[in-house]
Amino acid sequence: MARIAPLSGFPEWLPQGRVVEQHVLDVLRHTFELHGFAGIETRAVEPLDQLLRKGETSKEVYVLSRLQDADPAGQRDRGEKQLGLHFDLTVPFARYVLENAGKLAFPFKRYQIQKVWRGERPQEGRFREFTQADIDVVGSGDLPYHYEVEVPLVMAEAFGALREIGLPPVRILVNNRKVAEGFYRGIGLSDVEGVLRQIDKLDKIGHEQVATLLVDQCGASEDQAKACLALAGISGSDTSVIAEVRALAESYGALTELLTTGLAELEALMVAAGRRAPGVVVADLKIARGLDYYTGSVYETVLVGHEQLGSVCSGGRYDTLASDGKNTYPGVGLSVGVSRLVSRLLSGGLVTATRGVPTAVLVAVATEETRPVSDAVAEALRGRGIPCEVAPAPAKFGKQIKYADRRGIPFVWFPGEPGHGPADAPATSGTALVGSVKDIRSGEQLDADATTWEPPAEDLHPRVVPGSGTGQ
RNA sequence: GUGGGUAUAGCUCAGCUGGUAGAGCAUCGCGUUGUGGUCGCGAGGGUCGCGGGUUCAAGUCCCGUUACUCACCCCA
Repeated sequence: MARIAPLSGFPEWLPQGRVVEQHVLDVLRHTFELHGFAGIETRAVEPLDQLLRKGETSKEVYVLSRLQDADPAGQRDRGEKQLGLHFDLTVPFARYVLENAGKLAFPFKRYQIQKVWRGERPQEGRFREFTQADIDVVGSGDLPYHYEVEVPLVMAEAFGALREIGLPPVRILVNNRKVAEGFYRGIGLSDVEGVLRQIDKLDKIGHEQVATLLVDQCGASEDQAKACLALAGISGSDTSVIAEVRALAESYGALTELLTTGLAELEALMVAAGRRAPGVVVADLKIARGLDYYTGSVYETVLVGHEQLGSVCSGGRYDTLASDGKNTYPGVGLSVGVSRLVSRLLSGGLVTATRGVPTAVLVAVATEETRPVSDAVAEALRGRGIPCEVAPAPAKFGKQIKYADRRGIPFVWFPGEPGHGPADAPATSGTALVGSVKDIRSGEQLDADATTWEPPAEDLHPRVVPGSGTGQ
Protein backbone atom coordinates (compact mmCIF):
# COMPACT_ATOMS: atom_id res chain seq x y z
CA MET A 1 0.00 0.00 0.00
CA ALA A 2 1.20 3.44 -0.82
CA ARG A 3 2.11 5.31 2.27
CA ILE A 4 -0.44 7.96 3.16
CA ALA A 5 1.37 11.23 3.63
CA PRO A 6 -0.30 14.50 4.44
CA LEU A 7 -0.56 16.89 1.53
CA SER A 8 1.47 19.85 2.59
CA GLY A 9 -0.41 23.10 2.72
CA PHE A 10 -3.87 21.54 2.85
CA PRO A 11 -4.60 21.58 6.56
CA GLU A 12 -7.05 19.18 8.15
CA TRP A 13 -7.88 19.26 11.84
CA LEU A 14 -8.83 16.49 14.19
CA PRO A 15 -12.35 16.75 15.58
CA GLN A 16 -11.20 18.76 18.60
CA GLY A 17 -9.42 21.20 16.32
CA ARG A 18 -12.51 21.49 14.18
CA VAL A 19 -14.50 22.42 17.28
CA VAL A 20 -12.05 25.29 17.82
CA GLU A 21 -12.24 26.38 14.18
CA GLN A 22 -16.01 26.19 14.17
CA HIS A 23 -16.15 28.37 17.27
CA VAL A 24 -13.89 30.97 15.67
CA LEU A 25 -16.10 30.95 12.57
CA ASP A 26 -19.23 31.29 14.70
CA VAL A 27 -17.81 34.29 16.56
CA LEU A 28 -16.77 35.98 13.33
CA ARG A 29 -20.12 35.42 11.68
CA HIS A 30 -22.01 36.57 14.74
CA THR A 31 -19.95 39.74 15.02
CA PHE A 32 -20.27 40.53 11.33
CA GLU A 33 -24.03 40.11 11.48
CA LEU A 34 -24.27 42.27 14.59
CA HIS A 35 -22.84 45.05 12.46
CA GLY A 36 -25.25 44.51 9.62
CA PHE A 37 -23.04 42.68 7.15
CA ALA A 38 -24.97 40.33 4.87
CA GLY A 39 -23.53 36.92 4.15
CA ILE A 40 -22.88 35.73 0.63
CA GLU A 41 -21.06 32.86 -0.98
CA THR A 42 -19.53 32.98 -4.41
CA ARG A 43 -18.57 30.05 -6.63
CA ALA A 44 -15.12 28.56 -6.14
CA VAL A 45 -13.99 29.31 -9.68
CA GLU A 46 -13.62 32.42 -11.81
CA PRO A 47 -12.57 32.78 -15.41
CA LEU A 48 -8.81 32.84 -15.49
CA ASP A 49 -8.60 36.22 -17.18
CA GLN A 50 -10.66 37.70 -14.35
CA LEU A 51 -8.39 36.25 -11.70
CA LEU A 52 -5.27 37.57 -13.38
CA ARG A 53 -6.79 41.00 -13.89
CA LYS A 54 -6.08 44.05 -11.74
CA GLY A 55 -2.38 44.02 -12.42
CA GLU A 56 -2.13 41.08 -10.12
CA THR A 57 1.31 39.66 -10.53
CA SER A 58 1.64 36.04 -11.49
CA LYS A 59 -0.49 34.77 -8.69
CA GLU A 60 -0.15 31.04 -8.46
CA VAL A 61 -3.68 30.26 -9.45
CA TYR A 62 -4.83 26.66 -9.59
CA VAL A 63 -6.26 26.12 -13.02
CA LEU A 64 -9.15 23.75 -13.49
CA SER A 65 -9.08 21.11 -16.16
CA ARG A 66 -10.81 17.83 -16.68
CA LEU A 67 -8.77 14.66 -16.74
CA GLN A 68 -10.37 13.66 -19.99
CA ASP A 69 -9.72 16.98 -21.60
CA ALA A 70 -6.15 16.67 -22.81
CA ASP A 71 -6.47 19.61 -25.12
CA PRO A 72 -6.96 22.90 -23.29
CA ALA A 73 -6.29 24.79 -26.49
CA GLY A 74 -9.17 23.05 -28.17
CA GLN A 75 -11.26 23.89 -25.15
CA ARG A 76 -10.56 27.56 -25.71
CA ASP A 77 -11.35 27.21 -29.39
CA ARG A 78 -14.79 25.99 -28.49
CA GLY A 79 -15.25 29.22 -26.59
CA GLU A 80 -14.99 27.70 -23.14
CA LYS A 81 -13.26 29.97 -20.71
CA GLN A 82 -10.41 28.62 -18.69
CA LEU A 83 -11.30 28.47 -15.03
CA GLY A 84 -9.18 28.91 -11.95
CA LEU A 85 -9.83 28.54 -8.24
CA HIS A 86 -10.06 31.93 -6.57
CA PHE A 87 -7.06 32.95 -4.49
CA ASP A 88 -8.91 35.51 -2.40
CA LEU A 89 -12.47 36.66 -1.86
CA THR A 90 -12.02 40.21 -3.06
CA VAL A 91 -11.75 39.49 -6.77
CA PRO A 92 -14.82 37.23 -6.83
CA PHE A 93 -16.69 39.80 -4.76
CA ALA A 94 -15.82 42.57 -7.21
CA ARG A 95 -17.16 40.43 -10.04
CA TYR A 96 -20.27 39.63 -7.97
CA VAL A 97 -20.90 43.34 -7.36
CA LEU A 98 -20.72 44.14 -11.04
CA GLU A 99 -22.91 41.21 -11.95
CA ASN A 100 -25.57 42.08 -9.39
CA ALA A 101 -25.17 45.85 -9.25
CA GLY A 102 -28.78 46.35 -10.24
CA LYS A 103 -30.10 44.21 -7.41
CA LEU A 104 -27.84 45.36 -4.60
CA ALA A 105 -28.40 48.35 -2.35
CA PHE A 106 -25.36 50.58 -1.87
CA PRO A 107 -23.42 51.04 0.25
CA PHE A 108 -23.43 47.26 0.36
CA LYS A 109 -21.98 45.54 3.42
CA ARG A 110 -21.20 41.89 3.03
CA TYR A 111 -19.28 39.17 4.77
CA GLN A 112 -17.98 36.06 3.06
CA ILE A 113 -16.33 33.07 4.67
CA GLN A 114 -14.85 30.57 2.23
CA LYS A 115 -11.89 28.52 1.23
CA VAL A 116 -9.32 30.07 -1.09
CA TRP A 117 -6.39 28.44 -2.93
CA ARG A 118 -2.89 29.63 -3.68
CA GLY A 119 -0.17 27.57 -5.29
CA GLU A 120 2.55 28.76 -2.95
CA ARG A 121 5.21 26.93 -1.04
CA PRO A 122 3.64 26.08 2.28
CA GLN A 123 5.21 27.00 5.60
CA GLU A 124 4.07 27.40 9.14
CA GLY A 125 0.91 29.46 8.90
CA ARG A 126 1.05 29.50 5.10
CA PHE A 127 -1.26 27.20 3.25
CA ARG A 128 -2.26 26.32 -0.27
CA GLU A 129 -5.88 25.85 0.76
CA PHE A 130 -7.19 27.99 3.58
CA THR A 131 -10.24 29.75 4.91
CA GLN A 132 -10.66 33.48 4.77
CA ALA A 133 -13.35 35.53 6.48
CA ASP A 134 -13.87 38.80 4.67
CA ILE A 135 -15.92 41.87 5.35
CA ASP A 136 -16.19 44.62 2.81
CA VAL A 137 -18.27 47.73 2.35
CA VAL A 138 -18.68 48.82 -1.22
CA GLY A 139 -20.26 52.01 -2.43
CA SER A 140 -21.56 53.12 -5.80
CA GLY A 141 -19.60 56.08 -7.05
CA ASP A 142 -18.33 57.10 -3.66
CA LEU A 143 -17.78 55.64 -0.22
CA PRO A 144 -17.56 57.82 2.88
CA TYR A 145 -14.35 57.68 4.82
CA HIS A 146 -16.03 56.60 8.05
CA TYR A 147 -16.30 53.07 6.68
CA GLU A 148 -12.52 52.93 6.79
CA VAL A 149 -12.93 53.55 10.51
CA GLU A 150 -15.76 51.09 10.99
CA VAL A 151 -14.26 48.04 9.33
CA PRO A 152 -11.19 47.61 11.56
CA LEU A 153 -13.32 48.27 14.61
CA VAL A 154 -15.65 45.43 13.68
CA MET A 155 -12.62 43.15 13.48
CA ALA A 156 -11.32 44.48 16.78
CA GLU A 157 -14.62 43.49 18.31
CA ALA A 158 -14.47 39.99 16.83
CA PHE A 159 -10.93 39.44 18.06
CA GLY A 160 -11.96 40.83 21.42
CA ALA A 161 -14.71 38.23 21.64
CA LEU A 162 -12.13 35.51 21.02
CA ARG A 163 -9.99 36.60 23.95
CA GLU A 164 -12.03 34.43 26.30
CA ILE A 165 -11.01 31.23 24.56
CA GLY A 166 -7.33 32.11 24.83
CA LEU A 167 -6.61 34.21 21.76
CA PRO A 168 -3.68 36.52 22.52
CA PRO A 169 -4.26 40.26 22.28
CA VAL A 170 -4.09 41.67 18.74
CA ARG A 171 -2.71 44.86 17.33
CA ILE A 172 -4.35 46.23 14.24
CA LEU A 173 -1.64 48.24 12.53
CA VAL A 174 -2.91 51.05 10.35
CA ASN A 175 -1.39 53.28 7.75
CA ASN A 176 -2.78 55.43 4.99
CA ARG A 177 -1.61 55.28 1.42
CA LYS A 178 -2.27 58.98 0.98
CA VAL A 179 0.11 59.76 3.80
CA ALA A 180 2.85 57.57 2.42
CA GLU A 181 2.40 58.63 -1.18
CA GLY A 182 2.01 62.31 -0.26
CA PHE A 183 5.18 62.19 1.77
CA TYR A 184 7.25 60.37 -0.82
CA ARG A 185 6.15 62.69 -3.59
CA GLY A 186 6.68 65.64 -1.27
CA ILE A 187 10.33 64.79 -0.86
CA GLY A 188 10.70 64.20 -4.58
CA LEU A 189 10.35 60.44 -4.97
CA SER A 190 8.09 59.31 -7.79
CA ASP A 191 8.45 55.53 -7.58
CA VAL A 192 5.90 55.30 -4.75
CA GLU A 193 5.18 51.65 -5.35
CA GLY A 194 8.84 50.75 -5.31
CA VAL A 195 9.46 52.63 -2.10
CA LEU A 196 6.51 50.91 -0.42
CA ARG A 197 7.83 47.54 -1.49
CA GLN A 198 11.20 48.21 0.11
CA ILE A 199 9.74 49.75 3.26
CA ASP A 200 7.63 46.62 3.67
CA LYS A 201 10.84 44.67 4.25
CA LEU A 202 11.96 46.81 7.18
CA ASP A 203 11.15 44.28 9.88
CA LYS A 204 12.96 41.53 8.07
CA ILE A 205 16.16 43.06 6.78
CA GLY A 206 16.64 46.18 8.87
CA HIS A 207 17.27 49.88 8.31
CA GLU A 208 20.64 49.80 6.58
CA GLN A 209 19.63 47.28 3.96
CA VAL A 210 16.36 49.04 3.20
CA ALA A 211 18.23 52.32 2.86
CA THR A 212 20.59 50.68 0.40
CA LEU A 213 17.70 49.25 -1.59
CA LEU A 214 15.93 52.60 -1.69
CA VAL A 215 19.03 54.20 -3.14
CA ASP A 216 19.85 51.40 -5.55
CA GLN A 217 16.39 50.46 -6.76
CA CYS A 218 14.15 53.48 -6.25
CA GLY A 219 16.50 56.24 -7.27
CA ALA A 220 16.49 57.81 -3.85
CA SER A 221 19.29 59.99 -2.50
CA GLU A 222 20.83 59.21 0.86
CA ASP A 223 18.79 62.03 2.33
CA GLN A 224 15.54 60.84 0.77
CA ALA A 225 16.15 57.31 2.01
CA LYS A 226 16.74 58.70 5.47
CA ALA A 227 13.44 60.60 5.29
CA CYS A 228 11.56 57.46 4.26
CA LEU A 229 13.03 55.53 7.15
CA ALA A 230 12.21 58.36 9.54
CA LEU A 231 8.58 58.21 8.42
CA ALA A 232 8.54 54.44 8.72
CA GLY A 233 9.86 54.73 12.25
CA ILE A 234 6.78 56.57 13.47
CA SER A 235 4.13 54.58 15.31
CA GLY A 236 1.77 55.00 18.21
CA SER A 237 -1.71 54.36 19.48
CA ASP A 238 -2.89 57.96 19.83
CA THR A 239 -3.16 61.08 17.72
CA SER A 240 0.31 62.29 18.64
CA VAL A 241 1.62 60.34 15.64
CA ILE A 242 -0.28 62.74 13.38
CA ALA A 243 1.65 65.72 14.76
CA GLU A 244 4.84 63.73 14.51
CA VAL A 245 4.33 62.99 10.82
CA ARG A 246 3.33 66.56 10.12
CA ALA A 247 6.45 67.88 11.84
CA LEU A 248 8.66 65.48 9.91
CA ALA A 249 7.05 66.44 6.60
CA GLU A 250 7.44 70.12 7.37
CA SER A 251 11.10 69.68 8.16
CA TYR A 252 11.51 68.31 4.65
CA GLY A 253 9.15 70.83 3.10
CA ALA A 254 7.02 67.91 1.99
CA LEU A 255 3.61 68.82 3.33
CA THR A 256 1.61 68.07 0.18
CA GLU A 257 -2.13 68.31 -0.16
CA LEU A 258 -2.36 64.55 -0.49
CA LEU A 259 -0.42 64.13 2.71
CA THR A 260 -2.64 66.57 4.55
CA THR A 261 -5.75 64.72 3.40
CA GLY A 262 -4.27 61.41 4.46
CA LEU A 263 -3.31 62.72 7.86
CA ALA A 264 -6.83 64.00 8.47
CA GLU A 265 -8.19 60.55 7.64
CA LEU A 266 -5.69 58.76 9.79
CA GLU A 267 -6.44 61.12 12.65
CA ALA A 268 -10.17 60.44 12.41
CA LEU A 269 -9.46 56.73 12.58
CA MET A 270 -7.19 57.08 15.59
CA VAL A 271 -9.70 59.22 17.45
CA ALA A 272 -12.52 56.73 16.90
CA ALA A 273 -10.33 53.74 17.66
CA GLY A 274 -9.05 55.31 20.85
CA ARG A 275 -12.62 55.61 21.99
CA ARG A 276 -14.10 52.34 20.78
CA ALA A 277 -11.17 49.89 20.94
CA PRO A 278 -8.50 51.39 23.15
CA GLY A 279 -5.04 49.95 22.68
CA VAL A 280 -5.96 47.73 19.76
CA VAL A 281 -5.48 50.02 16.78
CA VAL A 282 -1.97 51.32 16.31
CA ALA A 283 -0.87 53.76 13.64
CA ASP A 284 2.30 52.37 12.10
CA LEU A 285 3.74 54.33 9.21
CA LYS A 286 5.83 51.44 7.95
CA ILE A 287 2.82 49.32 7.05
CA ALA A 288 2.93 49.28 3.28
CA ARG A 289 1.09 46.25 1.88
CA GLY A 290 2.46 44.86 -1.32
CA LEU A 291 -0.76 45.12 -3.30
CA ASP A 292 -0.87 48.20 -5.44
CA TYR A 293 -4.61 48.78 -5.62
CA TYR A 294 -4.98 50.22 -2.14
CA THR A 295 -5.63 53.95 -2.16
CA GLY A 296 -6.42 54.91 1.43
CA SER A 297 -6.25 53.11 4.74
CA VAL A 298 -4.26 49.89 4.87
CA TYR A 299 -4.41 47.41 7.71
CA GLU A 300 -2.40 44.52 9.07
CA THR A 301 -3.09 42.59 12.23
CA VAL A 302 -0.62 40.69 14.38
CA LEU A 303 -1.07 38.50 17.40
CA VAL A 304 0.93 39.96 20.27
CA GLY A 305 3.74 37.53 20.99
CA HIS A 306 3.31 35.85 17.60
CA GLU A 307 4.47 38.61 15.29
CA GLN A 308 6.57 36.11 13.33
CA LEU A 309 3.40 34.39 12.19
CA GLY A 310 2.66 37.40 10.02
CA SER A 311 -0.63 39.15 9.58
CA VAL A 312 -3.82 37.33 10.54
CA CYS A 313 -6.12 40.00 9.18
CA SER A 314 -5.27 42.45 6.43
CA GLY A 315 -6.93 44.74 3.96
CA GLY A 316 -7.54 48.30 3.02
CA ARG A 317 -9.38 50.85 0.97
CA TYR A 318 -9.44 50.67 -2.81
CA ASP A 319 -11.10 53.37 -4.86
CA THR A 320 -11.88 51.04 -7.71
CA LEU A 321 -12.84 47.68 -6.29
CA ALA A 322 -14.85 47.22 -9.43
CA SER A 323 -15.74 49.21 -12.47
CA ASP A 324 -17.99 48.57 -15.45
CA GLY A 325 -16.79 51.55 -17.41
CA LYS A 326 -19.66 53.80 -16.39
CA ASN A 327 -19.75 53.28 -12.66
CA THR A 328 -16.96 52.66 -10.24
CA TYR A 329 -17.44 50.94 -6.94
CA PRO A 330 -14.99 51.94 -4.23
CA GLY A 331 -14.64 49.62 -1.28
CA VAL A 332 -12.91 48.97 1.97
CA GLY A 333 -12.42 45.55 3.43
CA LEU A 334 -10.54 43.30 5.77
CA SER A 335 -9.83 39.61 5.53
CA VAL A 336 -9.16 37.26 8.43
CA GLY A 337 -6.80 34.38 7.79
CA VAL A 338 -8.88 31.88 9.71
CA SER A 339 -6.65 28.90 8.96
CA ARG A 340 -3.50 30.76 9.93
CA LEU A 341 -5.15 31.90 13.15
CA VAL A 342 -6.57 28.51 14.06
CA SER A 343 -3.37 26.65 13.19
CA ARG A 344 -1.44 28.79 15.66
CA LEU A 345 -4.10 28.47 18.35
CA LEU A 346 -3.91 24.70 18.04
CA SER A 347 -0.20 24.12 17.49
CA GLY A 348 0.72 26.53 20.24
CA GLY A 349 -1.69 24.83 22.62
CA LEU A 350 -3.27 28.24 23.22
CA VAL A 351 -6.78 26.89 22.89
CA THR A 352 -8.36 23.48 23.35
CA ALA A 353 -11.80 21.97 23.03
CA THR A 354 -13.27 20.16 26.00
CA ARG A 355 -14.02 17.22 23.72
CA GLY A 356 -14.00 16.24 20.09
CA VAL A 357 -17.46 14.68 20.00
CA PRO A 358 -20.77 16.41 20.59
CA THR A 359 -21.95 13.53 22.77
CA ALA A 360 -22.67 14.51 26.37
CA VAL A 361 -24.00 11.14 27.48
CA LEU A 362 -23.14 7.58 26.53
CA VAL A 363 -26.05 5.27 27.25
CA ALA A 364 -24.65 1.90 28.24
CA VAL A 365 -26.08 -1.34 26.85
CA ALA A 366 -26.47 -4.31 29.19
CA THR A 367 -27.33 -6.98 26.64
CA GLU A 368 -28.41 -6.94 23.00
CA GLU A 369 -31.89 -8.00 24.16
CA THR A 370 -32.25 -4.86 26.27
CA ARG A 371 -30.74 -2.46 23.70
CA PRO A 372 -34.27 -1.05 23.13
CA VAL A 373 -34.24 0.13 26.74
CA SER A 374 -31.03 2.06 26.08
CA ASP A 375 -32.42 3.42 22.81
CA ALA A 376 -35.48 4.69 24.66
CA VAL A 377 -33.33 6.48 27.21
CA ALA A 378 -31.28 8.09 24.44
CA GLU A 379 -34.41 9.18 22.63
CA ALA A 380 -35.79 10.78 25.78
CA LEU A 381 -32.54 12.67 26.36
CA ARG A 382 -32.28 13.81 22.74
CA GLY A 383 -35.87 14.95 22.88
CA ARG A 384 -34.73 17.47 25.45
CA GLY A 385 -31.71 18.57 23.46
CA ILE A 386 -29.09 16.47 25.17
CA PRO A 387 -26.65 15.00 22.62
CA CYS A 388 -26.15 11.33 23.36
CA GLU A 389 -25.24 8.04 21.79
CA VAL A 390 -25.78 4.40 22.65
CA ALA A 391 -22.85 2.11 23.36
CA PRO A 392 -21.76 0.01 20.37
CA ALA A 393 -21.72 -3.33 22.19
CA PRO A 394 -22.93 -4.83 25.45
CA ALA A 395 -19.35 -5.07 26.66
CA LYS A 396 -18.26 -5.04 30.25
CA PHE A 397 -19.28 -1.76 31.79
CA GLY A 398 -15.66 -0.98 32.38
CA LYS A 399 -15.09 -1.05 28.63
CA GLN A 400 -18.15 1.04 27.97
CA ILE A 401 -16.91 3.65 30.43
CA LYS A 402 -13.55 3.57 28.68
CA TYR A 403 -15.31 4.12 25.36
CA ALA A 404 -16.76 7.31 26.79
CA ASP A 405 -13.52 8.35 28.45
CA ARG A 406 -11.51 8.03 25.24
CA ARG A 407 -13.88 10.40 23.52
CA GLY A 408 -14.20 12.88 26.32
CA ILE A 409 -17.87 12.05 26.88
CA PRO A 410 -18.50 13.22 30.45
CA PHE A 411 -21.47 11.03 31.44
CA VAL A 412 -22.40 7.35 31.19
CA TRP A 413 -26.01 6.36 31.70
CA PHE A 414 -26.75 2.90 33.11
CA PRO A 415 -30.33 1.93 32.27
CA GLY A 416 -32.50 0.05 34.69
CA GLU A 417 -34.60 0.80 37.66
CA PRO A 418 -32.35 1.53 40.61
CA GLY A 419 -31.75 -1.61 42.53
CA HIS A 420 -33.10 -3.85 39.78
CA GLY A 421 -31.69 -5.44 36.73
CA PRO A 422 -32.46 -3.61 33.49
CA ALA A 423 -33.82 -6.77 31.98
CA ASP A 424 -36.74 -6.46 34.36
CA ALA A 425 -37.79 -3.17 32.87
CA PRO A 426 -39.89 -3.51 29.70
CA ALA A 427 -38.65 -1.26 26.94
CA THR A 428 -41.96 0.46 26.54
CA SER A 429 -42.76 1.17 30.15
CA GLY A 430 -42.13 4.48 31.82
CA THR A 431 -39.82 2.91 34.36
CA ALA A 432 -37.42 1.99 31.56
CA LEU A 433 -36.36 5.62 31.51
CA VAL A 434 -35.09 5.39 35.05
CA GLY A 435 -31.51 4.48 35.71
CA SER A 436 -28.36 5.95 37.10
CA VAL A 437 -25.89 8.36 35.57
CA LYS A 438 -22.21 8.55 36.34
CA ASP A 439 -19.93 11.53 35.94
CA ILE A 440 -16.83 9.64 34.86
CA ARG A 441 -14.52 12.51 35.79
CA SER A 442 -15.51 12.55 39.44
CA GLY A 443 -16.81 9.00 39.63
CA GLU A 444 -20.01 10.29 41.22
CA GLN A 445 -23.05 8.20 40.26
CA LEU A 446 -26.64 9.14 40.98
CA ASP A 447 -30.09 7.72 40.26
CA ALA A 448 -31.75 9.64 37.48
CA ASP A 449 -34.83 9.84 35.27
CA ALA A 450 -34.24 10.41 31.56
CA THR A 451 -37.35 12.59 31.34
CA THR A 452 -36.00 15.12 33.82
CA TRP A 453 -32.23 14.73 34.31
CA GLU A 454 -29.91 17.10 32.58
CA PRO A 455 -26.19 17.65 32.66
CA PRO A 456 -24.65 20.90 33.91
CA ALA A 457 -24.93 23.55 31.21
CA GLU A 458 -21.17 23.62 30.68
CA ASP A 459 -21.14 19.90 29.85
CA LEU A 460 -24.02 19.97 27.38
CA HIS A 461 -21.85 20.85 24.39
CA PRO A 462 -18.12 20.85 23.69
CA ARG A 463 -16.59 24.11 24.79
CA VAL A 464 -13.53 25.96 23.60
CA VAL A 465 -11.27 27.01 26.44
CA PRO A 466 -7.78 28.42 26.92
CA GLY A 467 -5.11 25.75 26.74
CA SER A 468 -2.08 25.32 28.91
CA GLY A 469 0.32 26.29 26.16
CA THR A 470 1.84 29.72 26.14
CA GLY A 471 2.66 29.58 22.47
CA GLN A 472 6.20 30.76 22.18
C1' G B 1 10.17 29.61 -8.76
C1' U B 2 15.43 29.52 -5.71
C1' G B 3 18.49 27.28 -1.82
C1' G B 4 19.41 23.94 2.63
C1' G B 5 17.69 19.69 5.78
C1' U B 6 14.90 15.16 6.51
C1' A B 7 12.43 10.29 5.12
C1' U B 8 12.77 3.37 9.85
C1' A B 9 5.86 0.59 13.60
C1' G B 10 -0.32 4.57 14.37
C1' C B 11 3.10 8.68 17.08
C1' U B 12 8.23 10.30 18.84
C1' C B 13 12.72 8.41 17.55
C1' A B 14 17.34 4.72 18.15
C1' G B 15 20.04 1.58 14.70
C1' C B 16 28.26 2.69 15.47
C1' U B 17 33.59 1.80 10.28
C1' G B 18 27.73 -2.35 5.66
C1' G B 19 26.38 -8.54 8.44
C1' U B 20 18.57 -11.00 8.17
C1' A B 21 14.69 -4.73 12.36
C1' G B 22 14.65 -1.95 18.01
C1' A B 23 12.68 1.23 22.29
C1' G B 24 9.06 4.36 24.54
C1' C B 25 4.15 5.88 23.96
C1' A B 26 -0.44 4.32 21.68
C1' U B 27 -3.68 -0.04 20.31
C1' C B 28 -5.68 -4.95 21.56
C1' G B 29 -5.98 -9.21 25.09
C1' C B 30 -5.56 -11.35 30.07
C1' G B 31 -5.20 -10.67 35.51
C1' U B 32 -10.52 -8.03 37.15
C1' U B 33 -16.84 -13.01 33.38
C1' G B 34 -21.89 -5.50 35.18
C1' U B 35 -18.23 0.16 36.77
C1' G B 36 -12.70 2.78 33.45
C1' G B 37 -8.20 5.64 34.70
C1' U B 38 -3.10 2.74 38.44
C1' C B 39 -0.19 -1.69 38.25
C1' G B 40 1.56 -6.52 36.22
C1' C B 41 1.90 -10.01 32.11
C1' G B 42 1.27 -10.86 26.98
C1' A B 43 0.03 -9.91 21.68
C1' G B 44 -0.45 -7.61 17.02
C1' G B 45 1.78 -4.20 13.95
C1' G B 46 7.62 -2.52 9.26
C1' U B 47 8.15 -4.42 0.97
C1' C B 48 13.34 0.83 6.45
C1' G B 49 9.55 6.88 0.94
C1' C B 50 10.26 5.02 -4.28
C1' G B 51 13.71 3.43 -8.43
C1' G B 52 18.47 2.12 -9.88
C1' G B 53 23.81 1.21 -8.71
C1' U B 54 28.28 -0.72 -5.76
C1' U B 55 28.91 -5.38 -2.74
C1' C B 56 29.17 -12.22 -1.03
C1' A B 57 25.82 -8.97 1.87
C1' A B 58 22.62 -2.21 1.88
C1' G B 59 18.09 0.70 6.82
C1' U B 60 23.52 1.94 6.52
C1' C B 61 27.56 3.75 0.77
C1' C B 62 26.57 6.24 -4.40
C1' C B 63 23.06 8.33 -8.18
C1' G B 64 18.19 9.66 -9.40
C1' U B 65 13.21 10.64 -7.97
C1' U B 66 9.03 11.85 -4.91
C1' A B 67 7.16 13.70 -0.49
C1' C B 68 7.80 16.38 3.83
C1' U B 69 10.31 20.46 6.18
C1' C B 70 12.98 25.27 6.92
C1' A B 71 14.50 29.88 4.64
C1' C B 72 13.90 33.38 0.33
C1' C B 73 9.99 35.54 -2.90
C1' C B 74 5.15 36.73 -1.69
C1' C B 75 1.11 36.79 1.16
C1' A B 76 -4.19 35.45 5.26
